[in-house]
Amino acid sequence: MSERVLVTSALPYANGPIHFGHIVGAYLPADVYVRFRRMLGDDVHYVCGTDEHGVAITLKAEQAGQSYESYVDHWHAVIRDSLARLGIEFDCFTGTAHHRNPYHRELAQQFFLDLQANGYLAERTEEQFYSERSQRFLPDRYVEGTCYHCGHEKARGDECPSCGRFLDARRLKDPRSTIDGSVPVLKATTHWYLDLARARDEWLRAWFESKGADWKPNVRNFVLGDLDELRERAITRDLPWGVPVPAPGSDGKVLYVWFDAPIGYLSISRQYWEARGEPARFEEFWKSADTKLFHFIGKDNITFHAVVFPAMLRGTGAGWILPENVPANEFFNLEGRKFNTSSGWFVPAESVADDPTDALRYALCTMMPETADSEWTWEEYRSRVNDDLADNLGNFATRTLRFVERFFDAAIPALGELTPADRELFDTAEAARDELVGHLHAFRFRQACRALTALGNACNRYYDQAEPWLKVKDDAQRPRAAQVMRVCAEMIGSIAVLSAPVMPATSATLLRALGHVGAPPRFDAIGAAAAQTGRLLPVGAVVGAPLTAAFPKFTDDQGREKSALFLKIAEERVKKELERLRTRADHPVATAPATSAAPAAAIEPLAPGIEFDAFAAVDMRAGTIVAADRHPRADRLLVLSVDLGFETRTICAGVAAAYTPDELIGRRVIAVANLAARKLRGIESCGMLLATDDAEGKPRFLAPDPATPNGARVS
RNA sequence: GGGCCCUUAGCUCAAUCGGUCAGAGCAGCCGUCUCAUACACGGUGGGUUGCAGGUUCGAGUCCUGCAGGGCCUACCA
Repeated sequence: MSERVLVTSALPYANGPIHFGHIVGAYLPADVYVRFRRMLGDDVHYVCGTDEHGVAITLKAEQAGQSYESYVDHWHAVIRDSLARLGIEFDCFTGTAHHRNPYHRELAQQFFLDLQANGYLAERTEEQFYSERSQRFLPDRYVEGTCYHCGHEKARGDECPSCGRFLDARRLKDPRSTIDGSVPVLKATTHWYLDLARARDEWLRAWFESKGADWKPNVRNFVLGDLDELRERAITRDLPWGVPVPAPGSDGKVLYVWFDAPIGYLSISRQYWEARGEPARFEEFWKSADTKLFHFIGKDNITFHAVVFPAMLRGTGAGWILPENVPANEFFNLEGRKFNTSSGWFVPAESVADDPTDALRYALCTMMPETADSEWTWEEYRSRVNDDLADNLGNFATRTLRFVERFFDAAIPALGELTPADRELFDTAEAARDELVGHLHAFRFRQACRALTALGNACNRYYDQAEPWLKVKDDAQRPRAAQVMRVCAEMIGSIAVLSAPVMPATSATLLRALGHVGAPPRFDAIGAAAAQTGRLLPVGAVVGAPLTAAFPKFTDDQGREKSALFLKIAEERVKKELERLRTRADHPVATAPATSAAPAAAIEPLAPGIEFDAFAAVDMRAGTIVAADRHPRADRLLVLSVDLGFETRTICAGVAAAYTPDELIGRRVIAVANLAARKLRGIESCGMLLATDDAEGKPRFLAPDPATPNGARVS
């Protein structure tokens, strides 16, 4: 009873590189699951691609002076290569941009029209800021002006950073575009909104409460909380890049990126089946009620895939299926901190360039953030590779095959009568198989790995207890040694089968070592009955197998050439990687990953140019902090007394995350001394201290040269 | 300040509805073996489950307070 299974991994945004956090959250588990279901004989279709629209991409491409197409092409290629490096194999990996996927535009527009026809869209015309200079409408957060509540001069269009109130951008005084610095004008524009509350009340809540009942608890709880706070969401924007809105008079409008992105799952799939000349398969997967659809995502995407996208799919009335499960993962950290590519806190490709893909895949699976946040540590990586792969599984294969080479002319002996011990080991293998299958069905990848290594333990125990190295030297007992080797060879086959989803290359290497030919064996090749009917290896002797010749070579301490399934990671390697990581984090800009065609992701865009007069108007002075206290009503603020030579004044600074009050006493700082005073949660701040953010995003003060007296002006 | 979550052996993590759940792996210690990358196998110490109370016949598992950590949010001129 094979099933039709449809799997998607979150579409990575074509605006920067991806790192282990993304891989372990949405791509590796999906890839493992897909390989697993294929081994079960299911009809599996696995879809992914890059998400290539949206404001962020538009702005970045413009800053880089590139066309939108070539900008997303660059990141599409970078991301595709990163995924390929980890052995992630999709049926199709294209994207949502029109030049890459001609089906996307039409399908996204059809979604819009269907939802509109079914009454899920509301249309409203409102005035919004427009930049004549850039010929574009400005999203609220790219407009800045004076707050109409508190008079703050640099309020953002969506909310005021000073008084904290949400703003109506149109009422800002002295508005400016933060993109091009021009003065925007108000212009009427029409937008469409998706009525999520209606979908929720009509059917979505009921659907989720039944369907989501056995989803991972972290996913279910999150969604249940979110269902109560659904608001309608705008699904269109004024932007030059994206899917054009299919409505009269909507020139210059596109579908909001969040709306068109998930439709990419469908359009990419359609593109694939069209190209293969089997267009009917597209709807077979996406519209058959018995297809099981799984969205693999990170936890930041839960609401979207469990609520919004289902609402869109069913809202069309077009018969699209809804997800069977959304096995979202939590977040993945690196050595105790969040991954942050731009500040150097990541695992660079060159650090793992020489490591086998399977070692990385296995280690990442054992660390997967299935129910809670988890982390990559180099020490843990070393332990997983050395303890589990090299010493347990790898060494079991090596000791068996080397033994066969030395004492049986490299011919795996024929299978004879099974002793109770033999039979018990076969049963253990079958039990391991059942466990692994159960775990993978339930998305428990860590436990699936555990089932595999547990079988390795059992195999090593069997080997030790059978003592073939003694029996092989005694003619009377030599047949028993032969049988033990045969059983161990069968176990290597079992390990190969169970490894296949997580470690496909290793699985193939092991099978080649055994001389296995033909299609890769499936789960039913495990167990005594399968062995006795020759499911995995011919019942008679197996001659001429490559044995350890198929394994990677290395040179041991004595300079002898040897082979092993997995090479070990030295302790020095861990130290070196930790050092490199810290060095990178201390000098993030200099060593940020080379992105040739595009600017480094996290460097803030340069502000619009100014004349000298504008700079000269800012009066900055050297000073010394003479007193420091926490702000009574703001966690992030410190209240500082700064000696500026001519006077000592009170300045509030948002540096509580980086400094304690005590350590700041006596610290030299540079202050903007002629800035208008402002009350910050009750305390007047007279000026501003200069700071830049460190690698962790914490503010760090700039200091004048020690020779500079307090009060000296910056020029 | 408001909201949400977390804190289990040195380390990384398990324990469905409160009832042999106080566990596993690694590290440590002792021992055995030599086929194998000194690999493996056997044995073993180790936790008043952050702290203090409470509910219950019975609580890592529920409630309250405290300490520490994280996320969202306000305060970063």
